Parts: sequence; C-alpha cells; structure tokens
Amino acid sequence: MQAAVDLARQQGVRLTPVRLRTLEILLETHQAMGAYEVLERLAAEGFGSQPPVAYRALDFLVQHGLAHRVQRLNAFAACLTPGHDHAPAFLICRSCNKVAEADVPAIRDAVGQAAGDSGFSVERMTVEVLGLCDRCAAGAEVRP
Amino acid sequence: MQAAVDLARQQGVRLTPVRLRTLEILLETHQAMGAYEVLERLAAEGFGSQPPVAYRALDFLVQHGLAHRVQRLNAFAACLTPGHDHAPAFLICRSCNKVAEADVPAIRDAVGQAAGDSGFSVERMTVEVLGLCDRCAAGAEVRP
DNA sequence: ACCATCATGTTATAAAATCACCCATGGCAA
DNA sequence: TTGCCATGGGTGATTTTATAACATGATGGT
Repeated sequence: MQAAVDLARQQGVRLTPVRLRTLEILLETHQAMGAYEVLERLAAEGFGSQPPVAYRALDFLVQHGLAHRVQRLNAFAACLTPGHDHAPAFLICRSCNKVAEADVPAIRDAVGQAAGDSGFSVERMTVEVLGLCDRCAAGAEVRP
Repeated sequence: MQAAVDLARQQGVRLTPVRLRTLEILLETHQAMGAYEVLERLAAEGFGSQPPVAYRALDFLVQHGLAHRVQRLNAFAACLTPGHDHAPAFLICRSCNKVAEADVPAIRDAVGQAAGDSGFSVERMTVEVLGLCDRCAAGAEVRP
C-alpha cells in the first residue's frame, strides 16, 4: 500500500482521493471486485455514484500497474507487488472466488519465443487459471 | 471444418443447423467475432434473431472444443485444431484484430507447476497476448 | 404412440462499459 | 493578478454484452 503511494509519487502521477480510496477498497479483500461493487463503496463514502467514477479510477490503477483486471470475472484486483513489472498469472478459485497472483517468469519466456517465431510482437499478456484453491479443494466447496 | 463435423459425430453430440452455421461463420474470418455480430448473420439467414440464439450456439461450440472465447475482446473464434485438447495461447493483433492460435505446451507445464506448489488445482487456463502481428508491425498499422 | 430430453424461439431484463457534457481545480505564462 | 488550459471528477443517458424465464417443436428410446 505504502509502496503504491511511493510509486505514484515517484512516477509523478496523481494518486487523488478517489484513486487512493479505490485502491484501498481493492486491498481490503483478496477477492476480485466488480466495478459496480467498487462504485457502491465509493458512492457510500461521498464520491460520485455513476459508473465512470469507478471505471476511471480503476483504469488509472491498472494503467499504472497498481491493480489488475481479471477478464474472466469482469473484475479488478489490487496488485500485490506493484512496480515489479510482471506478467502475473491469476489463480482464480471458482468456489470461493479468491484470486491469487502468481509470478511465473517461464510463461513470459515461452510465449515470447512462440510469438517471436511467427513475427508477432508482444505488448501485454494475460494468463488466467480457473480451478480450486487448496482450502476449497480440501473442504467445503461453497462460496462464503 | 470437416474435422469438426467428424468430431461431433464421434462425441455423439448434435451439430444442428444453427450450430453448424455458427461455426462456419466463425471460420469465414480469422478475426474474433462478437456474439451480436454472429447473431446478425444468423438472423439474416432465417435463424432466430434474439441474443440467446447466438450465445447458445457459441457456448455449445466452446463447450465442445470447436471454438474459443477471447475474453479480452468479448468475442469468439473458431478453433483451428479441434479435438487436440489444448490450452492455446491467443495472439491478438490490436491493429488488424486478427487472432492467431498458438499452442505453447511449456505454458501449461509452468503454470501447472507454479499452481501445484501453492496447492491450487488447475481446471481451465486462458492465455491471451496483445500486440502486433507481423503484417501490421511491418506496414500499415490500420484496421481494414 | 408415448414420453423424456434436448434444441430453438421469444420476451424481458440484468450486468458491464462507454459517451457526451459540464464544472472545479491548479499550474503557468503573459 | 489575470487569463488560459490541462487534468480530474460529477452526472445523465446510452450502448454493448449477457442471462432469465417461459413456450414450442424436434428426436430418440421403449
């Protein structure tokens, strides 16, 4: 969290109240949150209540590497290692909906090579894995 | 294409007219198509004109490995190597919007191992790479 | 022929995302 | 100071994507 603030200052970008609060909200849970869910929270705290408010803040965070978008869930999650310039893989538990961020450098290499062979130049990469986390695999396969 | 028909017969599933036509539509282009775009085509050919018609056909194709969903584009693309039980990576050109399917077994291994280490059991995996295809990188970086 | 099952069609609605416009702030140059 | 303009935020409306719920029709086994 503090890392994020530092990083923003360092990059010379403005981590305004809405943006900061949005990041905090994401950090409060390890589950990915939908934009409208975030919006609800923001609105309850006196910020704007229309979709663009949430989308703009979230887009900003993603743009600056402070959060990630989880395509499969149409949701967002705070980045756990900001500033690390990573191509993380997301481990999405289909039972409890928690999202873990795994850094798997080998993926980047493998994809880079496969793409390079066909002349494709890689810019961004998303890896999302659906399955069961250890807790859910072990016991109650239910959503909390 | 013929492969798909064979595969369906072999699996004992019904490749009905809508489903077959949907697959053909996807195969006619190498670009991923949105559900509503497919729906338009289907409707113009006398099939139903409401969203569920397209979504059901597309879901069926995805379910049976004859097509893939490209999350990043909210779109669908025909599978080029059906029956191959693969976890393909998609190379999405942000200029011409074409989608190439690359089989990169190393990814599966790397992710499987990283996930296994944390007790996560993998069920499905999607890898999507955004960038420029060779043609677009070379010349006109414009959408057709 | 009968029934269970699967497939299709339709209406309606939900969920996710974007557009277009306006106003406030805050830095900066004249 | 004043005027300007770039950036960010607020709001209403709309577009795009996806599903729910229900009725009808086809298919295949017995």
